[in-house]
Amino acid sequence: MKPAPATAKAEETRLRILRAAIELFRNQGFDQTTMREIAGEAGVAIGAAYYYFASKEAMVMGFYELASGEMAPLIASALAAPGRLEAKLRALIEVKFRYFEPNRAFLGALLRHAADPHHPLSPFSEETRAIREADIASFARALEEGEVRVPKDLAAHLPGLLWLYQMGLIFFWLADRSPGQVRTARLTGRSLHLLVNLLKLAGLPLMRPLRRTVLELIEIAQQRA
Amino acid sequence: MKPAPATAKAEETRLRILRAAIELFRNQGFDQTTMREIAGEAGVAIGAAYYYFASKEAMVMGFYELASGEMAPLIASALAAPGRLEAKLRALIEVKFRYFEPNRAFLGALLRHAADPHHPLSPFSEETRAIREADIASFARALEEGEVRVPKDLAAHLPGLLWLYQMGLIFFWLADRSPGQVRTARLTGRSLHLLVNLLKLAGLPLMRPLRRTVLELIEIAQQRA
DNA sequence: GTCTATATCGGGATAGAC
DNA sequence: GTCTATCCCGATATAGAC
Repeated sequence: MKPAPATAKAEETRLRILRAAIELFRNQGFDQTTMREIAGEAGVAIGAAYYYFASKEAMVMGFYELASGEMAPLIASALAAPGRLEAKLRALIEVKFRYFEPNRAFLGALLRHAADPHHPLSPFSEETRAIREADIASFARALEEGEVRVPKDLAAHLPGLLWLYQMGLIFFWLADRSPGQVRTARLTGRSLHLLVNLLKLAGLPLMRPLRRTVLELIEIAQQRA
Repeated sequence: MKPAPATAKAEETRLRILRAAIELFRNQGFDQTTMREIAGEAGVAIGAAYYYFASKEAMVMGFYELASGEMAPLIASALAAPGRLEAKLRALIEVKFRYFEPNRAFLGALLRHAADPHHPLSPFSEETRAIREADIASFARALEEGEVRVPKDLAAHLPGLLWLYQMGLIFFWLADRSPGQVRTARLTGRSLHLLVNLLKLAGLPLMRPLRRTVLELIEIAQQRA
């Protein structure tokens, strides 16, 4: 994915440019920040910035990768905390919100291509697959360690579905203008509780026909065209 | 919303510019089309294009309004067709897909702001409220005429939820690269069937606690901050 | 009020010299 | 790998024709 840096100095320059960009995005937003500012702040020429990043948007990809790497240990310890599935999922989602908090104002601008799964920056794109799969894997771990019996046919899809649920919460959070985003907190708490309860119900023999129908829908939705 | 046109000639010019823009967007995509081209194709100066549309993106709003107006009679007759709720909803959604079909390739580019409900062009924004509410009203009509008993507490939210469901299908359709978008057709058919069945189940006394919980979630999600 | 013509600017992106 | 110069385009501004 990310090519190995040719030299240590090059990697250093790249990181300096990226950090300058993120800092500026944070303070004045993505659109308001110019490539000239980023280059100036990083102490390089515009051309140098373009040497490392194909476009201003490509820097977002850099941010995703940086964030993914920095969150990994936080997620690991969240999953290790005591509690069952609901608690572990709550902790996992909490990590994301806390990490993204300082970037909330401009993350929205970055996720504007989310609706188009073929756009490289979409969380659903081929280009972001590695990050997405690592993320889904953490939900799989939460399920394993959360000690909840899950019907076999559903089990394979569940980590992906939980990831999708989390993406929904993040979108809601980005748009949430209530003070301290309390609405998102409420929504997260209640929906998570409901979700875990539904998961318990899903195993009942009575639920089998419904579960099959839903699984069929999921399979249609997940086919690669 | 849209100010009354001062003269018939002005309205004609506006429409000529808008149609030129849509035609170009269709053929070469939104980003690839320049204001100079649009003005040239419409036979006006750039200044004239900016006289009618504050920005290139503002033309998208014009497209929404045009589409909404042109689809209204098609939707009315779709709702008048025989059949019960499932058939009417299917016909309603079918109208959208058919109308948007020639624009499928660039509609995606236009919906890129969908994720940000505060962006004027988002289908969830204040600016697109009039169009959205007219659309939701058509779902309300389908429910009225579809002869399905719906629990009272859910009834108020149902048109909006159906609209949201439809938006989900449209997003799926935009990303669907299967030939003729057969996957979307399959997904629509099966999910619609499931939806109507769930609606019938929702009225059972057994379902009351679950329904209340879901309604609570909906209400949290719908609060204006 | 409805436009044309033109000049100008800011910013993303690129070519090519070094 | 890095910089300088340049291009392109969206947007704005202005002056004036009708």
